[in-house]
Amino acid sequence: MRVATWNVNSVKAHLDVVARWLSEAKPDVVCLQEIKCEDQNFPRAVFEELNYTAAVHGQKTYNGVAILSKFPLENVVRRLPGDNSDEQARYIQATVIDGKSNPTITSIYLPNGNPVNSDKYPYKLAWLDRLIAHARELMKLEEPLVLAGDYNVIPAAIDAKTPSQWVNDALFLTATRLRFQEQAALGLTDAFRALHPTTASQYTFFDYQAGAWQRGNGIRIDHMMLSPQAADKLISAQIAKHVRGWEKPSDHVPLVIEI
DNA sequence: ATGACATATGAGATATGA
Repeated sequence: MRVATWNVNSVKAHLDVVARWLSEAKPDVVCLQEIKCEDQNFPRAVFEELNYTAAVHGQKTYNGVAILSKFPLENVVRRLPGDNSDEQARYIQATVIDGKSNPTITSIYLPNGNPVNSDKYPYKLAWLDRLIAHARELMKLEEPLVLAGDYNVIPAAIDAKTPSQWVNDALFLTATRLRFQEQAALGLTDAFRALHPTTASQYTFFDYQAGAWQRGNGIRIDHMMLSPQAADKLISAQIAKHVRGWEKPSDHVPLVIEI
């Protein structure tokens, strides 16, 4: 099974690019973030035409996540447990019924957290704590689990072209990275880094500004975290970098694993 | 340095992003 995660920065604004990549790469499951539309406006018909069913947790203007799948989706969970007052649509989880391992797959859109001296940073840290708590529960099932999404976390200096640019940023602050490490310490494997332990210059985000793409000035912030039962099946992990060079792209590119 | 760029809303300017 090939599973992708992609922050599309508005599914409607970038629908052509999204459909083009689906037609080219033909992933079985795609976790989308920042769809920026309500459920009823999700372009479901376009994806059905490409043989995908969709589970959607949308929101107007901001955030919004979805899972596209060529296999049936069951046990859909919307919202990350742990704070009923959190109205932001940043989490959806489903069981993918492929008739074999039936993995649980999530689409996560972790808060950015900037500026760090605002209430946005504590919200990010609290959200990470909730994610860790939920991941701890899911790990107890001892089943194939793929925690995929836009984590808005640069795990280490190797994951940025110019780390010095990020030292005081919510994506790279020590408290952020410590929580990412805490999540990994539950026994989760960073799929891309596990298969490419020393690879730099492979990034999933390139800012629209200052010619970041042309300069190769990117960061690796989209991740697939695998339970042992999923990591055992891991065959490949690739960043579809070329998509960033297409006309009217998202600022993120897809990350694809085969399990 | 709050800017560059881009998106959504809504019809101008503002909030958000990373």
